[in-house]
Amino acid sequence: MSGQSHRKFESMDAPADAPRSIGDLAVATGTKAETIRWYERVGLLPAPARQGRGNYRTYGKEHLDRLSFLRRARDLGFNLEQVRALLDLADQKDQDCAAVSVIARAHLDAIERKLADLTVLREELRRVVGQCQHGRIDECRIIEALAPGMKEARQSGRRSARRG
Amino acid sequence: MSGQSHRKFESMDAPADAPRSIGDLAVATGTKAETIRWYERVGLLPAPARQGRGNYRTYGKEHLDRLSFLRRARDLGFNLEQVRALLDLADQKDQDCAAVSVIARAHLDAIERKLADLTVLREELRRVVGQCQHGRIDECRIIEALAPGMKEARQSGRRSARRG
DNA sequence: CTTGACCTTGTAGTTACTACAGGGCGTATC
DNA sequence: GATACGCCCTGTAGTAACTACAAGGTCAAG
Repeated sequence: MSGQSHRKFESMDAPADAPRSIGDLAVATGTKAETIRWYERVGLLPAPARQGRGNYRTYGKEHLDRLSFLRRARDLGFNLEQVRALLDLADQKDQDCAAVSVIARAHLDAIERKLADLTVLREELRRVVGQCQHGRIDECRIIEALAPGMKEARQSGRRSARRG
Repeated sequence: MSGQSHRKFESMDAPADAPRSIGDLAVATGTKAETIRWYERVGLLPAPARQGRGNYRTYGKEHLDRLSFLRRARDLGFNLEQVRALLDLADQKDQDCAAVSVIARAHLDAIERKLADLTVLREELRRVVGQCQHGRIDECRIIEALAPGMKEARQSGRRSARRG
C-alpha cells in the first residue's frame, strides 16, 4: 500500500515524527484523506505546511497526535462539537481539567440514556417478532403491533426515542 | 393548543375519522407539519385532498393510521427505507407476512449489535471518566486516555507513538 | 378592517462525512 | 524523452431525515 511504491515522503517504518503525506496520515490513523481535508476545512486540524510545486500537504507528529485524539474521541461517540471542545481544552495545559470531566460525563450520561432506550426497544421488537405466525399480512401481528390504530383507533402521546 | 382557537377543521375531540388539517394531524401524531409535508414529497404519505381556496391539505383516518404506523416504526428504529418496505407490505394484504418478519428480525439483530457496541463503549468511558483526579489538564487522565502520545508533544518527553 | 394563527410553496441548513470530476505532480521504466 | 501510474490538488454535490426559514395566501374573530 503506502510506503512501498514510489512514495514522496517517509514510509510508516520511518521515525514517527518524520513528515508525512496525507495518504500516510490517512493510513496511520484509519481516516480517509478526504476526511482529513474536511477536518482541516472546518478547523479541527491545523493547516499543515505545503511542500514543493505539487502543493502537497506535509504533516508532522503534532498532526498525527491531534488526529489520533480526534478519531479516538469520535470512536467513543463524542460528536464533533464535543471533540472540538476537548481539543481546545487539551491545548490549555495549565487549566483545571474539570471542564474535560464535565464533557465526558455528559457524554456518558447520554450513552446510558441511549442504552436504556435501546433496551426497551429491543424488548418490544422481540415481542413483535415473537408474535408473527407466518400467516397472511392481514393477520400479521407485526403490522398490528406497529399500527395499533390501523385496526381500531387508539392514540396516546408517547414519543421518546430517536433524536438524541 | 390546536383545536381551541379559530381552527378550520375538526378538533381532536371530534370523531377520529373527521377531516383534519395538517396541524391537527401533526398534534395527533407528534409530528411537525413540515415533516408531514416532507413525507408526502418523498412518497411515504399519499397526497391528501385539498379543500377550499386556501388549497389546504385535508386528511382523513387513513392518513392518520398510515402516519401513526410510520412514526411508530421510526420510534422502533426502522429507517425510512425499511418503513417504506413495511408500508408496501402492509398494503398487499394477501401476501405472506414472512417478508415483514425478515425486516423486523434484521432490525432486531441490528439493535442487538448496537446495544453490544454501546455497552462496550460505556465501560470504556466509565473507566476513562473514573480516572480523572481533577487536576490540571496536562495531567488529566481523560485527555491521556484519548491520546497517549499527545501530552508530550510539546513537552520534550519522547516515546514511541503507538498505533493499532 | 385588522389581527394573528394557520396554511402554502420553495429553498437552504443541519451532521459528519463520502464520492466524484477534472486536473497537476513525482517517480519508475521503456 | 515519453509513458504509465499512483498519488495529490480543489471544488462541488450527494447522503439521512428531517428542520428552519422566507415570503406570501387564507380564515375566523373582534
